[in-house]
Amino acid sequence: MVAKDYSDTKKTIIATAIKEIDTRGYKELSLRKLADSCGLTTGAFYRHFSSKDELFTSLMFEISADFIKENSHKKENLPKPREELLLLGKNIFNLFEKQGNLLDFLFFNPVSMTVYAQNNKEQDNFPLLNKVHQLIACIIKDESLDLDPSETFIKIWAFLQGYILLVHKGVTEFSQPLLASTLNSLLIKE
Amino acid sequence: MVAKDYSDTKKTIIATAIKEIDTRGYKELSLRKLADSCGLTTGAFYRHFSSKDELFTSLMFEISADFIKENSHKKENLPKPREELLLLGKNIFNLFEKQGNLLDFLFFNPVSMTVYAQNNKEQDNFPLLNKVHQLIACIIKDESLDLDPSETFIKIWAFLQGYILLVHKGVTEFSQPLLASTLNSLLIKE
DNA sequence: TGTACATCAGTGAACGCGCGTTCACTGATGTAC
DNA sequence: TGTACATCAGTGAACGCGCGTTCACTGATGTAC
Repeated sequence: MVAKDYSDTKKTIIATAIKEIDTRGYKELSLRKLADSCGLTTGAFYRHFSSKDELFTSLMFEISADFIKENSHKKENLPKPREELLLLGKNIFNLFEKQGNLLDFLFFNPVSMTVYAQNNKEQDNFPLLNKVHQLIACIIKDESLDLDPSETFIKIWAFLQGYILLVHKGVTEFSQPLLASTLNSLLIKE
Repeated sequence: MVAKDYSDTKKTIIATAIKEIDTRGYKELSLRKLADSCGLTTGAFYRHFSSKDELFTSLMFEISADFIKENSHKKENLPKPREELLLLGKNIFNLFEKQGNLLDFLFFNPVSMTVYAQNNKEQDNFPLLNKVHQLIACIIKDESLDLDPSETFIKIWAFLQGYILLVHKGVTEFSQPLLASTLNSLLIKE
């Protein structure tokens, strides 16, 4: 589940970090604990990453790429973009029910906003973000909606982000109909 | 701008904390720095608050109550609920443009989610939250919309929260039309 | 009016902790001759 | 085949820091007689 051109130790660090974050939340992850869980020392960590931020950036990429890979569709039964977006949203929350800490990390870790802000579509820095961007653009085009793609993306991303936070912190429970009706509301001709 | 039944020192601590958070962000606020800015020591702080969390809870109340007070309308020219909600949203972002750190604190500080989750309408713990709740309920009733008030509140709150985060972190710039069109989309008969 | 005492906001140093990061060193492995 | 050397992942202790919180103590003020 990890990019192939990393050394074994680097793969171990990434995989262990993801596991630890999933179990305890990213705020609990210190480099000492992480190194310990890997059977390493903090010094060794710095052979593979130049800083904790760099690790976090790698983790975001890995988690997001894995998620997209697991949620890609075979060409023969590709759903319509609108359905695909809904399915993607639904699956984000499916992942959530079992791995809330992972989603919390993906959206709210200290470097996530930097990554989002820097995002270039061409560079494919953050696959999940690009996928959502793409799908929205497709929906608008296919259904000839009179919407601005960037603006619509912001609306949807903002809602998803806020909703994830509310669900993760236990303010409300996840509701699939609520998700569906919100996405549809935001993708209707004004 | 601070509740009256506090001692002068307690008022000073609250006012200074708000100012410091506004200037530097809540993550930079340590009790040492705060005490120092108040011309006090950390020991004195604990005469007035039992913990940093208690301070944060008080701050949330103060900021939120001030905001509602400043944005209340005279009875003679009370706008319609839908317009009032829009105006409230707009003013949240007005506050934002000059005091983004304050809004960041209000929505994302370590105790905020606890406060939101505990919220009882009767207790008026967090005035801003209650106001939004109220307005949504009014709109649905007045306009006879076929919407569930709690569900609609969650949608709007989630969007607001996510949008605040995106704007605060510099991922996007605030756009009033975007806010208005989103609120309207979420308050339309399905 | 003067003395003894209680109250309590505030002091300031310390406790105990965890953090990200650095660095001189080790020791296994591979290579060159 | 044996020796000298380079490489480099990994060690482990330390650096330097900031944090929330505690606590014995101070000293100004108000009260009682």
